[in-house]
Amino acid sequence: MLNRVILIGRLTKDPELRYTPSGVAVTQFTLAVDRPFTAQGGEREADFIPVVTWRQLAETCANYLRKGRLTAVEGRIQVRNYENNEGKRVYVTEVIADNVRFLESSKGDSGSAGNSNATREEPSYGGETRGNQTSRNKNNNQDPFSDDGKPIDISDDDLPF
Amino acid sequence: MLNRVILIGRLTKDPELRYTPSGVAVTQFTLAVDRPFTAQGGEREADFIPVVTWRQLAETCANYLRKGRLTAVEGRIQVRNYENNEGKRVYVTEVIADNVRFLESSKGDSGSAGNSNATREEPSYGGETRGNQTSRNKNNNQDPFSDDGKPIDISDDDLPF
Amino acid sequence: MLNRVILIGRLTKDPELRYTPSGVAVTQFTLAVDRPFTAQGGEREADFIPVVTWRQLAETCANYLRKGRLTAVEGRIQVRNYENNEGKRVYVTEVIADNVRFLESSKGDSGSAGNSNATREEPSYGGETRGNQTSRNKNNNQDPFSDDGKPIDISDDDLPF
Amino acid sequence: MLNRVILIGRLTKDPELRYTPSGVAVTQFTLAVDRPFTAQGGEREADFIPVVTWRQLAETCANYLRKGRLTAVEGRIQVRNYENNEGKRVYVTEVIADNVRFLESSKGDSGSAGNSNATREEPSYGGETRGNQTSRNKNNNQDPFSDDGKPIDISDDDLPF
DNA sequence: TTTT
DNA sequence: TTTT
Repeated sequence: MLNRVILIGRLTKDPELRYTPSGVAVTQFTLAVDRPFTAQGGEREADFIPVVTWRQLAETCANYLRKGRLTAVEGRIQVRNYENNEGKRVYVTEVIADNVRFLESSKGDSGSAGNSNATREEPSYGGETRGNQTSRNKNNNQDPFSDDGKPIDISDDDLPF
Repeated sequence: MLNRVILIGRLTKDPELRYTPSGVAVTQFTLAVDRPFTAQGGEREADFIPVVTWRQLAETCANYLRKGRLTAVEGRIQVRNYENNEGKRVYVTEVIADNVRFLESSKGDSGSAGNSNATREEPSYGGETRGNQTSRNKNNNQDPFSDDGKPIDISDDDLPF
Repeated sequence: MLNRVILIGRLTKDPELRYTPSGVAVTQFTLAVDRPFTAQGGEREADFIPVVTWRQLAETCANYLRKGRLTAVEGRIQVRNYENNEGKRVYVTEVIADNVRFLESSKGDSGSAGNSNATREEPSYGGETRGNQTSRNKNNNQDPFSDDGKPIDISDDDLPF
Repeated sequence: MLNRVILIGRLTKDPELRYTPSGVAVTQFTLAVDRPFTAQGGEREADFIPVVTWRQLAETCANYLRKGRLTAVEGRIQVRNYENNEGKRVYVTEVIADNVRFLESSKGDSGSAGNSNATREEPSYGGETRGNQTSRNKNNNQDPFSDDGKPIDISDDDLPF
């Protein structure tokens, strides 16, 4: 019914841009989100949360985000599952972002912080897209973002909109 | 830095209440959160998102939540990881809730919907707790919520606050 | 940069549907959002928060929402200001909703709770719209939602998208 | 039932720290939150949203926030109302923050961005407080944050927790 | 392994 | 496998 996530954290690496067979851009990165820490000290802890963006927003993220940059992300939690090589069901939880804010400009850059214009995605609630998406959950047992070194395998069925 | 999740969905099962060795209550349940669906039809899809509550809120959830009930949850995403039997690192993503709203009263009950008083958790930012928590991430390679049928194994180190 | 609000509450009255001169639908209602209350008792308190929806979502809300219904709203805070009859600047704070969830079906109705399909708005980031919107903040000194009993006065300049 | 707001914006001025008669700290500031803007250009627009913090968080905000700083705020919408000098009821909408993140360090400072430790407020759900709060809504017809240049007038009844 |  |  309602599924909303807002995160502020830092990229653990540069973002990775890929394309589906039909040419739709997908960018993936991981945000390190520090947990609130204690006055008494103790080591810093963080959650490492995978984020996925699609289409125009994916291109913008690939262009402007870099490892270490402070970034705000708005989106929803998606839980995918697929069968791995040993026939075991694996669950993958990601944040599908529809809004990304660049809170730090590039270090030696002219751009001023906080003014980045990662545009909110324009969802197209097209019928075929949803048809595909439905079928994906039944047929698609490959994880498009696993880095097992295999050929890129992002299906158009993974399109979230 | 900031990590906020808000979900509205239905319990896929009755919640499960357990206790850590030191007697702290932990309740776990899964929310089925329907994705916005298309006008053109197509099957309904949902994300199945695991939720964890602690202490007083855990007791309240165990008492009042039941399979199928519409429920709102506020919390943060936590990514735990542990080593499984085959020595492989497994990642578990859960929503640690600090606020739960019961949007449906029990069917044949007197209680009126929306008035449930799941109290917001009182976080105790105690030093030892955090010390334990830190050590957990290094030592604790068991998943307290895996349902492998083994004896309950929730460590006090899993306390999130 | 980022402006996100999520509310769950009950309508204080039936929603009011109006149209701008150019025929764009606008629906306004107020949500009573109970504050978390104390175990020790004390009277119940609530915040009464005005909500505005536009276009298709406005029509859906006008059709399905009624006084007293439990409702979830997602949107952003907007602060408008206008000059009143005495030449004093008045500030109006509203939540502009882009997602509304009907958590209760109509009492004697067949519809099942939580399945209402208030569709997420399709924002059109058109240039003229924004041009108008900019000019609105300078010229438009009438509150379209004030209930001073005067003729309806919703300008197309009030369009938020 | 549920009332959650997350904002990222910049302070329009330095924050203002005051104390209630009984010595509780209250800090108020306004966030300028840019609306998402159009590719076609057009002037920049923003919402100016008043934020209130209490107790320890108020002190921290007063110490570390300054005009222009990029800041993230988590909290809830509160609508107060009071009778003004002309006997007219005035509504004031503010965000009561329970979490503030400093996204920019002081310009010439040693502190690194994003590591500020604005601690999450420790709500004390005391009975008297709520009793007072209830009575406030009936009796207190002064706006503690109006800048009419009059003597500071923050009642302990304004405590939100 | 999933809810209405 | 992790960021400052």
